[in-house]
Amino acid sequence: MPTAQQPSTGRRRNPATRAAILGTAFDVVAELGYARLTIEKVAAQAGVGKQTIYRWWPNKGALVLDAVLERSLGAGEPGDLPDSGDLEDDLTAVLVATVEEFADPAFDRALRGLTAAIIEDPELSQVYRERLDEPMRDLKRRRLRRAQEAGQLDADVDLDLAVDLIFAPVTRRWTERSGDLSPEGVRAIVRGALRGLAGSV
Amino acid sequence: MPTAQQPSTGRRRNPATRAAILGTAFDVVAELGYARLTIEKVAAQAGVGKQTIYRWWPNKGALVLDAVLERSLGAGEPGDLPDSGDLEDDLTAVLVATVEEFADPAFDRALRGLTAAIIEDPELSQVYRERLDEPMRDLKRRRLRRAQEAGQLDADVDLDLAVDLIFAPVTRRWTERSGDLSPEGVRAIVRGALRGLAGSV
Amino acid sequence: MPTAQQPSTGRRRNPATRAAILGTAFDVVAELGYARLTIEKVAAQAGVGKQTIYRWWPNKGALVLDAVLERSLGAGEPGDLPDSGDLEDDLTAVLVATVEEFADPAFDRALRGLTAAIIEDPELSQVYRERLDEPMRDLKRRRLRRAQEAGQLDADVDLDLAVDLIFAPVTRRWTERSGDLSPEGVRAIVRGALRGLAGSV
Amino acid sequence: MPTAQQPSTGRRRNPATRAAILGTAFDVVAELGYARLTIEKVAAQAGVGKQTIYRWWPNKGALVLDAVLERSLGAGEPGDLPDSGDLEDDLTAVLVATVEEFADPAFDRALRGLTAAIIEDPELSQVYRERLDEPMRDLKRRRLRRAQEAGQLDADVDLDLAVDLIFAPVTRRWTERSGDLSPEGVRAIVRGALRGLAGSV
DNA sequence: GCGTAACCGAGACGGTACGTCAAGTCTTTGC
DNA sequence: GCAAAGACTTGACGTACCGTCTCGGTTACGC
Repeated sequence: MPTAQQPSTGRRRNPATRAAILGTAFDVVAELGYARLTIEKVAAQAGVGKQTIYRWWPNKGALVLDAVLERSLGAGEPGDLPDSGDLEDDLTAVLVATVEEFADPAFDRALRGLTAAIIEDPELSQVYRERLDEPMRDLKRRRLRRAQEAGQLDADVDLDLAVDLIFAPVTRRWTERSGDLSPEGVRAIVRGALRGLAGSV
Repeated sequence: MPTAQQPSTGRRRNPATRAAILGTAFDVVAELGYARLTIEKVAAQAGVGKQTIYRWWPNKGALVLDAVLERSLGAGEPGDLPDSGDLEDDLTAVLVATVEEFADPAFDRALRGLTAAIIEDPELSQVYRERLDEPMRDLKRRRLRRAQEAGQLDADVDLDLAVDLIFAPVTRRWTERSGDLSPEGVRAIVRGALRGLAGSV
Repeated sequence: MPTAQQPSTGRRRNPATRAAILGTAFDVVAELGYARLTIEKVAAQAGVGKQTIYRWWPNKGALVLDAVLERSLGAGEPGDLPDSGDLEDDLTAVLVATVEEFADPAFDRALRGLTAAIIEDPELSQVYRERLDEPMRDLKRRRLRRAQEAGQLDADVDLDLAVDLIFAPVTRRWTERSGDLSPEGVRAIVRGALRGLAGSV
Repeated sequence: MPTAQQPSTGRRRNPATRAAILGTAFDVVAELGYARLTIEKVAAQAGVGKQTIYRWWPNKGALVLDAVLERSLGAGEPGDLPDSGDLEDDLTAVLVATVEEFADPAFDRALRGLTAAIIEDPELSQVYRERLDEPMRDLKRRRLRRAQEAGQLDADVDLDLAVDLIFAPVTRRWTERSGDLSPEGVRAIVRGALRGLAGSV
């Protein structure tokens, strides 16, 4: 893990090696999925000794999480969610962009692998939450708070509930490979979450 | 798979063996999770030859799916969802019951294992949908249709969308181990889905 | 084994089945050798249940021995060795015929398989001696005895010793795949055995 | 195999491991015979991973051959055959010593196993010839050549033929477990080979 | 001519071993 | 002292056969 304190002496960690390992790990999980990814394959393909991987990552899960993080956040901190004034449009745009990412087979498989690992491994899921999920939720909550201030959202609605109502249905359709993930289907989810199912009752 | 037509001759499949394998598979996945479940371990613990497992199930995923199905639907076909006339109460009750199942560590781990397998394996996910997910969705859609007939739900709302809006948030909180899964939290999800986030807009 | 006494009642053994099994066993050992011959393969290839083989033969070795016997002695009891009056010629002819049998790849492999089994299995080697080796040695001893009577062989030489001196070198060259097995080489063995190595000493 | 050139880097092969494997392999083949020797058993009994065996030996045969070689030639290169001046005595002594080795049940079973393997496997038989059989034949030929020089053996007799005539009968009696292997029986073979069967003809 | 005993094809079953793959650790060498 | 190469133990993989055991069906006596 990158939190390791700098040692006082000796050769320093080679950043190029780290990058090669993470890049290869992403490629492998994208090609073979998580279950069939092996440390050995990553090491060989990255031109690196197995020990070099074991020195820095405790297991497959941590490695893949880092690999996906590196690739996702690679370009730097993600900016805020769009704010055109029209909440439904903005949320739909974000979700459509997410669905489009899923359409890339490499990203799809990598993310499925990571998600599968997270479901079973509590420690990994905590790291995932802290480093990927919470930052993203924060952006979402910020956008929704502005919507509340603009009177487009109930002032007393719990923002975590709101995020789940809006985003969880898409995730569910993706993980289980069933349900409408077209732009129209996604917009219907947003509209449903905002207006409610019970109509003018 | 049980759909295989009876061969004209030869020794017949032993149902006790099948039951022992599925029971043991459930126990093992409940104890160790999916990743550390091993066909070898199941065979040994069930007092069964490995080949007997490989003869009838193509891989870990299929085995675990059958094991969970057997345990879940063991008692027979699940009846309809409750219908007290109050939709919010009924849906909350169903979700609270689901959450309570998750609270059983054995069931929790078994279901996590199955879910992880499904995310990565398209074939398995199809079988899962056909044999577990779709039947359950059907019950949910039936209850919601009655609510439409009673005027408690918009007549033109898509029922699959409705099911996702109501049930996906709970699933998300469970898989990622974050978010409020208390009865109150669950009721808030139902209420949010029914009334919408945007209030009287 | 065929010596089993006939039971008083019940269906009798099907000779066609026996023949099919032995024929297939020979083919398989001729193609794959003894080590890779499998009861299962023989059963499948002969269109026969495994149990039918196990009912009549206790193990691979017995089966292969019977198969080779059936094929070797198939046409009936082998007649006497040739007796033209010239001992060297006659013995050379017999050995050349033997070498020619070895040249048939199927027979070669089958016999190698049987021989390998015999070397390791004392029981099998006893059956082999009684049913194949001793009858053949008897023919050889008979020919040599006539040679003694004709004054072509020392009267006081032990006939078993004589048989071994004449025939063992060829067998050795075959099993170890080294040494001259041409007609000339074989004749040299016979001549050497008859005249001795020490010349006129 | 020892011919592998040393790589420039990496952990070196552990000679103690090699010795443990070969020693155990010999013990196992001596106890159970070749057919029932199992790589798995050797690995377990030698306290070694299976992979370590498969890394260095391609199959059972090669392993057993090496094991027998190691045990036979363990003490170093075998010296020349005895040369007392009396050829019959010397050859008889060598053969009697061989027969005495066969009397050790462990060596007997180990050698039977190896021999069985060699009969069926051409590649193995070649290695056997090069590393065990040819060196021994060479010693024998050398002794016989000295006998020729001393006028005790025909000058024009082929030495390979001579070796086969003298030694093959003993081997045959051993492999087929029939025939006289007593010191007298062995001396009779030597005498027969030297003097010939046809007497003063 | 019917029962019953043995034969037969088929194939499930509990097992053992196969030969391969990968995990994670350790050792050696080179930079 | 990091990194590579690679030997090592461990253990699971999925396959192939083992030898035993039903199962349903079929002869073929012998009462």
